[in-house]
Amino acid sequence: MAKDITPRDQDYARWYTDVVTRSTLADYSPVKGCMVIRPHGTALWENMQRGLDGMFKATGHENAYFPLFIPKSFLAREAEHVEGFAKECAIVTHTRLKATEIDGRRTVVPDPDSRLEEELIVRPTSETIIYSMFARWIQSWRDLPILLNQWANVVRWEMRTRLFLRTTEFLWQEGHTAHATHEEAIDEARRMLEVYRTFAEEWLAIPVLTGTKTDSEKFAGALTTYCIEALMQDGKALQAGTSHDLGQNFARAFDVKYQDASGRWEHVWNTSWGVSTRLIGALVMCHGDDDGLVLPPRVAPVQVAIVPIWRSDAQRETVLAEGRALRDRLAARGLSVRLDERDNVNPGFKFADWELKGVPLRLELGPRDVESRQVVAVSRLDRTKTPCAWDGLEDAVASLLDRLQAELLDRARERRDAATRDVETRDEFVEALADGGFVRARFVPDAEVEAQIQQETKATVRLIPFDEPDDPGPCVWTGRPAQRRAVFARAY
RNA sequence: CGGGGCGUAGCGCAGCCUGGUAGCGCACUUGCUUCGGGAGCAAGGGGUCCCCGGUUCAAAUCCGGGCGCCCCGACCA
Repeated sequence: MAKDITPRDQDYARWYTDVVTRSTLADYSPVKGCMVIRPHGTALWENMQRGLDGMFKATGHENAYFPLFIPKSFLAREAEHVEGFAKECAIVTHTRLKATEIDGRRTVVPDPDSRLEEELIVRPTSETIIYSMFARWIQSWRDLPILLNQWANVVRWEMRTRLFLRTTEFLWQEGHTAHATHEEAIDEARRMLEVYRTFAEEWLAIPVLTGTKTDSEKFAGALTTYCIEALMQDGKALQAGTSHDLGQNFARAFDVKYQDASGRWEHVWNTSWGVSTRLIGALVMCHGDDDGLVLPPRVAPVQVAIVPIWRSDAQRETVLAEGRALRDRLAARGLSVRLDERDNVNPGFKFADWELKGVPLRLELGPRDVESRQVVAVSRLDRTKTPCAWDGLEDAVASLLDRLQAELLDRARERRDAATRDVETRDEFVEALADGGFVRARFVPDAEVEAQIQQETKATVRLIPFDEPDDPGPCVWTGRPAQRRAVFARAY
């Protein structure tokens, strides 16, 4: 059916790579571990940015931009933070190149005379540089809260990379806030996690679990990490966004203090939260099929593709003229619509091509349709065909897109729920984890036990769900008395 | 960093074992016919065979060294 795409059940990893590259979301770059995000992928990311940015603004945040380079000494100030990131940092040591010859070949080398006195780290995340600035900006309780976000690229020198899911350089947003009290910071971290949940479900149609990371999975330097966690079609979990209660760890390290109403100096309470281009990977793996991408209408760069069909030149002219008129009407309604006027490929090719690119709705327009003043709308989800009259087409298309958006979430939720199991015994636990999906089991968080579980099952605690009623019983691994269940899975 | 695989036209590959004019499919260009599920025919264009060195009359092919990429694990969003 789909040329050049490995079917999911044959090789899921290869399917993923095929879909990402063939649908022209991204391509490999000359630099190992990096990728080029192509126009289709960039348009998708821009749509996601637009949605998130609006939600950040609506919750009182402002955008700012902090430098790519961080003084080496900054990273060292917060002990846990250094430890978390030291192993994956790119370091700038020189500021100039020098032309030279090595073995008779012209090349360039770092100019030894340009060695930096203090080396610079390419940001793996920006806590240190941002909070160093907060220290300059905050004096009084009246300066709080500070609610900032930045859209940026970051670099983490990962050993193993995968397009969108884990690349050496990636795009993301990182929110950074400072508050007068811990309660307020926790509220902020929880509120932004809720923004992520809403965005994932309502925009990306990806159902997510929300909860708390265990200490061994939390962000280096945080008191608590909250996360949204999604399940991919192969049964592996994907951390789709995190929000951190940083406590006063960075405030102490960077001396970020304010004077409260009674004149006492206090350290501020910080939060940080981020989602990245990894969400594109989540979108691909959550909704895609063997024909390619399936994009939710709300973020699809192209929401509607009109494919004209003709035999004779005369038909071609008529069909194209009507196609342009329909396109303009839909565009006037605010929809992103393309009329595929290419005459070097036939309609069948165009169908497959727009499906590959994930366009949610295709409108087929042929001589027969012109005759009866209608188009045939075809859903990307299941190829359901719905004839739509030209009269009122805007409403019909809008409601088909709305339904598609909803169906996509429903389908993903059903898949997720079907792949979620409660288990009671260790045997069930091990077996369920091998099958894939979310496995809910009573657990007493403990780093050593988690390491052992990971060793033996390749799975990790994905999160401890929020707001669950107590469910006391023996810990699935140790038998120790546990109050609650944790969600386990093998993860990306 | 360990294990596996691969570097030959834009993409996917064959050729290598057994050295002798560099090939196939797709894509591309031109023309004609097609067009409601990835069109057909005809003619064409396109290559430092990853790099360096060696053996040889002759290397994509044999030998040595290097580099790169992908996939699977350990680390991570």
